[in-house]
Amino acid sequence: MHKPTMDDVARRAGVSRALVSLALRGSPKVSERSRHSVLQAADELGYRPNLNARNLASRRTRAVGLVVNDLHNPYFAGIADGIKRAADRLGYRLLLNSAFLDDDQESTALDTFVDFQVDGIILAGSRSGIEVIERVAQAVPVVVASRPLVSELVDTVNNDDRLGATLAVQHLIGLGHRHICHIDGGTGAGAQQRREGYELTMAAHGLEPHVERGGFTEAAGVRAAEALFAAGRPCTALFGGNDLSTLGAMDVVDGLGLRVPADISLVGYDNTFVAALRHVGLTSVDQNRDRLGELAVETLVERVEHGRTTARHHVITPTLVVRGTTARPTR
Amino acid sequence: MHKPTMDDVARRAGVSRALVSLALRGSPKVSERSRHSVLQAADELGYRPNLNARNLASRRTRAVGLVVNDLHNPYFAGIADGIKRAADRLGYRLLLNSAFLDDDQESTALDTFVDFQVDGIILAGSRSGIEVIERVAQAVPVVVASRPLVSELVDTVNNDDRLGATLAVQHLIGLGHRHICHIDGGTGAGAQQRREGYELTMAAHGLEPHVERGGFTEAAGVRAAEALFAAGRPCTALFGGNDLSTLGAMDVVDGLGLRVPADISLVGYDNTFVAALRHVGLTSVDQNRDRLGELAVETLVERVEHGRTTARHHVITPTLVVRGTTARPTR
DNA sequence: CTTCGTTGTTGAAGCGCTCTAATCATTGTG
DNA sequence: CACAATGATTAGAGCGCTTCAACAACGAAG
Repeated sequence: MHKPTMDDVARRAGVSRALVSLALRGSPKVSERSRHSVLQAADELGYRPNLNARNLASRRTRAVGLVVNDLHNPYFAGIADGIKRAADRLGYRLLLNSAFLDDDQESTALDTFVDFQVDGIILAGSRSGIEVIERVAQAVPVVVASRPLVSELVDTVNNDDRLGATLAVQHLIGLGHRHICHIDGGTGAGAQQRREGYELTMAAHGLEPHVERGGFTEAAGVRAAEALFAAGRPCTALFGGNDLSTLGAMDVVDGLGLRVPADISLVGYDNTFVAALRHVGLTSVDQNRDRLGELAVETLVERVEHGRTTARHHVITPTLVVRGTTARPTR
Repeated sequence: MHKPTMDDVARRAGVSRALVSLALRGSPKVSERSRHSVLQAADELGYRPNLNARNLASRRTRAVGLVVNDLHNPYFAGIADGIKRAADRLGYRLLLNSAFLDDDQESTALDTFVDFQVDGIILAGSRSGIEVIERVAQAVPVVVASRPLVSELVDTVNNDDRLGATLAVQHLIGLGHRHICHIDGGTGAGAQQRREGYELTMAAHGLEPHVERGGFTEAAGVRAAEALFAAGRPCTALFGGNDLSTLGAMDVVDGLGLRVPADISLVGYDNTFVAALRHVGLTSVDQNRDRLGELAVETLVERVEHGRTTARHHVITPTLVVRGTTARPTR
């Protein structure tokens, strides 16, 4: 009463196991007759190949592992969509794992994929140390998405975070804001570049920057905004490290009875579906995460299949999506 | 220049491969001396066990596969948290997969897990036909979460969707609403029970129900709400199939210039983080998804490890979280 | 001293598949 | 009609691990 194996199929079809293996994988050197009887036998038995055995023997899995930093962040769902689509198209199985916001878990997730011998790993929004990533990259091709990383061992695909931040700040300045504060993404992926874009643009316009330490979660946004207001910062506009933290800040703003955008303008980053809700209507920077995901897979597969060894660093251009949370300051 | 195998470790430690295997898995019948030299050798070589080989040989993976229906729905992130925590605690690896809202992909994801020989599968918010699920359950234990399913082959863990809907509707009736419409979850998991809860409660109060066909995505909520208003339905309150679709409906309401809750009250289901945003403040039914996730793993493990064969059907009690989108009707 | 259990260790037989090299069957060529 | 060439098939050696029966070593007990 055990699961049928390839030998069972072979016996039933009256051929050798080797031929079954070839037939099931669609080799051209199998006669039409044999192919038919093999497929039929497999079907009748309800045969399903054991992936562990197959992967072990072939030393290949045709699978790519995706590790996202935070399943709660809708941004990652978007990037996963692109990745899934590209993986399907290129004939790779997609395995998912979440770091659940925890660096150790991220590392564990990576190890699991390595141990499973996946052909490649995509790391989305990682926060691990570069040495952790490079160690993994020694064993299997890695592409890091949504995090600028300088390394000769891993490929990266990113939107231009600095430019994205610049777009956001320029938009606010164009509206007439002078007191623009930034709740940054802390140690989150890409946070530094966004912060730099903010600071540079502020400086370029002769404005005083103020950065409040934040993070990429809603809770972090809440904390940062509370600190900001507790300190009595005179901001007329707030640029957040990502949508989630900006929503957290919006929560605090709402709680204080301030009106958005009348009293304070808000800009997020990632253009997640929550930002797009009319009820929220958060102005946000769009990374084109769909394309980002696709690019990640393509870059990976290129390395896996064509044995490229020099790192590639793709950068795509973000755009600003203006919605209702930004307006000219009233004063 | 290949990856070190167990043989390499054995050679370096001066013991047999069998002993390395035992030592690495912490068998008590290994001397302190051997254990030490094995661990040291493994460490020095940077040895990592090949999971494919291990799983093949042991016919066990110590992994549970989780298939979620829609990565974009924050509800699933919540349930995944609970599952992850419980899996960690019980010593199981968690593999994730998304159906990307597509029934075929859900089936593919299931098959992948079966082919990988995972020890058990958790299906969250599935929409597949019961026959698909039962076929899978023949090969490996399955627990279906967040979807009432009558089957002797699979376990289920659910909140009481009917009660949840009842709580929502009673709340609205208590506020004085008479014209309460329901945008249902279509073929989504649990949608039927919620619809029934709505209908029964309406009937119990002598009120006329109106159900608009919806779905579990934001887009579905938008479509349904548009249809509702286009038909000129006189609703003073709207109960949605889940948060996402209710947010879609809210979007339409906002677009029409109606005020929430002054002109119309809104209740969602799932109590996702978006509902909790002060800016949104959506009254919603909480499933206690964290507990649900934990329960799913516990139920699964109980079957895997203690060989239970009769199905268990856990039901937990939902609660209503009242926020700002519900108020007495003004007329 | 033998005998017996203990404790620690190992050889070897798989797990279910892939893949190379060898074999067999068939056809075409000189 | 021998021989090469081509096409289809198969035996068998792994892939890297687990597991089990067997075995060595060594006091304790008879």
